[in-house]
Amino acid sequence: MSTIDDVAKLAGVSIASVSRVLNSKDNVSEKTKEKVLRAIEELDYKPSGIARNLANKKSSYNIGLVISKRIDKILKGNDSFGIREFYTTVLAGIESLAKENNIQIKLQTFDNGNRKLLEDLDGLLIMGGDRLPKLVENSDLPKVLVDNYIPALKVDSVISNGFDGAYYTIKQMISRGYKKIVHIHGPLTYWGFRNRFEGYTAAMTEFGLLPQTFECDETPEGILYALNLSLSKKPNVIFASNDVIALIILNFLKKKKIHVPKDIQLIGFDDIISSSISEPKLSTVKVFKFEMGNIALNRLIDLINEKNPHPAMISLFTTFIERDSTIRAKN
Amino acid sequence: MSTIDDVAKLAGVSIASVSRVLNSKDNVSEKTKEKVLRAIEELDYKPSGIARNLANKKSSYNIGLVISKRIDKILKGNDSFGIREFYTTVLAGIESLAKENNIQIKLQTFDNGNRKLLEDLDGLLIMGGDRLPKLVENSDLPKVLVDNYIPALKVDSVISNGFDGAYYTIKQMISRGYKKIVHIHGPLTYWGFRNRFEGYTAAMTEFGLLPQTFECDETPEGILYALNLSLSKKPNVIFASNDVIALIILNFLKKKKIHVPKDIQLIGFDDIISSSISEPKLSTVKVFKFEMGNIALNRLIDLINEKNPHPAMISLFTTFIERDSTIRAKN
DNA sequence: AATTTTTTTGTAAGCGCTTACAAAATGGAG
DNA sequence: CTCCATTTTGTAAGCGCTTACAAAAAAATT
Repeated sequence: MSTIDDVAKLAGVSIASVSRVLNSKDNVSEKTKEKVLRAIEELDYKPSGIARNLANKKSSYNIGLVISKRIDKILKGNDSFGIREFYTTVLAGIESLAKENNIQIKLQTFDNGNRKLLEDLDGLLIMGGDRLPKLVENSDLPKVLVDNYIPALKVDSVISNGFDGAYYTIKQMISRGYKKIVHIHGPLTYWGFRNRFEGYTAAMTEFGLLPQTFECDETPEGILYALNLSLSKKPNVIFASNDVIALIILNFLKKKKIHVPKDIQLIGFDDIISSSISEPKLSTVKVFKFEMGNIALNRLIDLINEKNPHPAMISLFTTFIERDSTIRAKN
Repeated sequence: MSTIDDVAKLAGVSIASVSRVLNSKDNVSEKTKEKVLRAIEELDYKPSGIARNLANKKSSYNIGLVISKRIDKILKGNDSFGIREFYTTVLAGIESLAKENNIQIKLQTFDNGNRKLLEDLDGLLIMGGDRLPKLVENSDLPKVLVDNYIPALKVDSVISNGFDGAYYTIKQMISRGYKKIVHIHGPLTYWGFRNRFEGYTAAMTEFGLLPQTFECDETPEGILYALNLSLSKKPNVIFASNDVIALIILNFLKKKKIHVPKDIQLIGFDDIISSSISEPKLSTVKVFKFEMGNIALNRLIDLINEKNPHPAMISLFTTFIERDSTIRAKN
């Protein structure tokens, strides 16, 4: 890799001049400008973003965190404990890295039609929402979707590997001899749910078992409705799309005097804190939320610096955390 | 924002000492270590990642490229033109980044049971093969699988998004009105094939069409056998696992006087060079091989530096490249 | 207590870039 | 051709960190 010094030497000028043409300052003569450009060309020189940033200390990145109205409300409000916790942890991951790199983060909600807001940003981190507001979608700023993936758009995203997480967990349960496993899931328009759904389905199908899935919105009523339907299948195991849903199910099950895990085992997804303090404690598939935020910002910085700019989806491994809502295999 | 100097001043030591405890070197006395930690705590100091990167730039790594016997033979030999090209392009991506960062790459083949070979390496890049040799699997060096994914192992990997690539391509063909689309694929034990297979299946199923899939090994005979079977379905479109298979199919089709694309359309995957010089030129889904190598090495460097160490799968977007083996939609 | 060995510490030189500031070159005006 | 204003250039000092290397302190040996 050639540096600014190499360019300067080859062009026969000082590094200051090279820097000037690099930053298109006006106080450079045509002659040196050309010499420098030729040298840059010849060496195929790319300035180091890292060094540039260090030197530019005063103004580092300015990145926008785009949040859907719904999540914004949740973050500010006091209910939806679980979802709120999920997102705050992701945010913590983002902020921790942001601090290290002296990055400013500006919050804005989805419905904000004001294009001025995008003006002096270097990149966008996008959380929540099934789709992007046109304004954001059309902006040519580097963007990264966090905990979301929209296949039709070729936008970078960071998600958790819901497929494998669900697949291996279900497989585990099947290998323990439980075959009547049902799945209660949120709307499949949201990639996260769909992904887990598919993992569940794949595992069941692989063992010749019929997938039994029940969709619900994320309200208690909706969940109760789906739960009642699913109960008619006399399941051994209920696998829920996420911990929030699982925890609500747990409550209903208690009310119905159905014992967890003796009568029915229950598995969530996400590993929010509440799932480790419920009674019984919820077995779940852990999503690495902090790491997710962290890696999302990291990827965005790469994109801003045009490092590995080819769009990619980054999918983080999950881990099954067995607590007390399932019956541990003896051995 | 506090810097290392602030910490040093507050702790009453030199910045070198601060740096040492930051990087947990062993040659720091307990006393200064504590002073420094206290100062860090008090200032809520986070080291600047940018500065760190800059300073760390000079370090050079020693990374091993682990290759299966099969690929090794292909790379050295003169046949298997397509596969060879695929891997050499990936290699080019790896090498290009390696050069930039002053990284040594040592080649070794899979069957090599000599653990000495792993000795002074900092990390492993692994290409080809359905599974890892035990020696490699058990090594606790950071590893990245290139163009491969082994779900059961939580090992980082970089792959192309075969699912979406296949899915959107097939969807496109369906939307043009072709419904008899068959898939001729290589062994599904290899994740790359399986992934594309699933994308194909998902698209077909979504439109209520019956997936028609035919497995083959990658030999001309095996391919011919699968092709003949598939032909009995009178397909409009044949979608092959990769360009190599597609190109062989193209040849057989020519021999059979079946005209491509008039009688049957043909789609490959990978976009190897040969597919752009065949007659007719092959429509295909482009895999970004160079970028794949590039990003794989990049990820490995991150892992070595314990940056974003949580294991992840990175999946690169693909692009449908329409040439002459399909009939372009008019408009 | 003097000497050697080992451990701990600090100094200073980068990493690749930007940018004051001063020096040199250029160009008009007299 | 001189003198001064203007433009262009180069020098050098950082940005915040790591790390050889040397110096100082502590521990072990005589």
